[in-house]
Amino acid sequence: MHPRIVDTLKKNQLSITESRKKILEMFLQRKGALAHADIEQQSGEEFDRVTIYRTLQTFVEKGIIHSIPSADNSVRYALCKDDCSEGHHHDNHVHFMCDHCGTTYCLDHVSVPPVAIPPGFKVTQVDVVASGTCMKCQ
Amino acid sequence: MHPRIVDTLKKNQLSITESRKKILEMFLQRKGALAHADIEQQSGEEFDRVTIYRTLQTFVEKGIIHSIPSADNSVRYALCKDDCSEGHHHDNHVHFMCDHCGTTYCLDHVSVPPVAIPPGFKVTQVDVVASGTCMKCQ
DNA sequence: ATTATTTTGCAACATTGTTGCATTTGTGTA
DNA sequence: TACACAAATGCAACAATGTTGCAAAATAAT
Ligand SMILES: [Mn+2]
Ligand SMILES: [Mn+2]
Ligand SMILES: [Zn+2]
Ligand SMILES: [Zn+2]
Repeated sequence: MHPRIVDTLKKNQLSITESRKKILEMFLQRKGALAHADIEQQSGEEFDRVTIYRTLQTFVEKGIIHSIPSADNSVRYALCKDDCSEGHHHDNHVHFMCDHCGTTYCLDHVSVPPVAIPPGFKVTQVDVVASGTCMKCQ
Repeated sequence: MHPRIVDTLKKNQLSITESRKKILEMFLQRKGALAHADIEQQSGEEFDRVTIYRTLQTFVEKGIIHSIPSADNSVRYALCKDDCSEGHHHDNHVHFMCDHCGTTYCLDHVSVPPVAIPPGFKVTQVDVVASGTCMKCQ
């Protein structure tokens, strides 16, 4: 088991449970992002669907993972790398979603460019999602 | 009825049906974007849910509307303003989604900034979705 | 070890999306 | 205008996804 797992859960004042450990481990092992369905399949019916929903929700609230918008009604989640905390995410990086294999990448080193939103809007977050073909699918 | 409706449908080689006229009219009248649920409610059970799904799909394919990604599993759609056509969208503008009232705006005059995606990825589209509070909800 | 708290699984339900097919509607032509 | 053909719609049945309340189980605190 990845050493960061228990630390992360403790740091966020979450009790150490089997489902949280296992799901967090999936995120730590996996390079790309995970959708709810991915977790359900990979865990092989080990946990109830409801538990997965609640775990993902908890992780997002605590700033352990962040959600990535999509145009196909299937939100994905990925580990927060920055110093995100309860209610405050700072994942200002660009995401890439492969149209072919579906893999979603966090481009941690590509930060979201400044966007000139007209006055009147109070912007709290800007999501940038690029799509196309990834290196594995060329 | 909005004059552009029949023109648009003919131009795209679509037969002129009640549902297509009505749904296209909703997009022409409405400033913001529409989700499937919005259309279903506003049309008041006039059309079957399946018809709405199929109409939206057809409109996207023809380049009449474009979809806007979201982080809450509810894709929205808005009229294409540019010269989009069958299979080729060119809606390179930024979108804004209000966390309070849910309204999604097409910021037609704010174009998507260049993003430096690492080599290896072949980018075909970049979506930028800002969120926060709109002018009506301050 | 015992108690208190939190999390889980289950069931039941609601919402959302998909598919096949008969019926209806719209289009082109005589 | 009437007809034939093609296309779109509505319906039904189903699959997938998401939500809620609550008893049982697991975890944390004492
Ligand atoms: Mn990310
Ligand atoms: Mn738009
Ligand atoms: Zn790929
Ligand atoms: Zn608003």
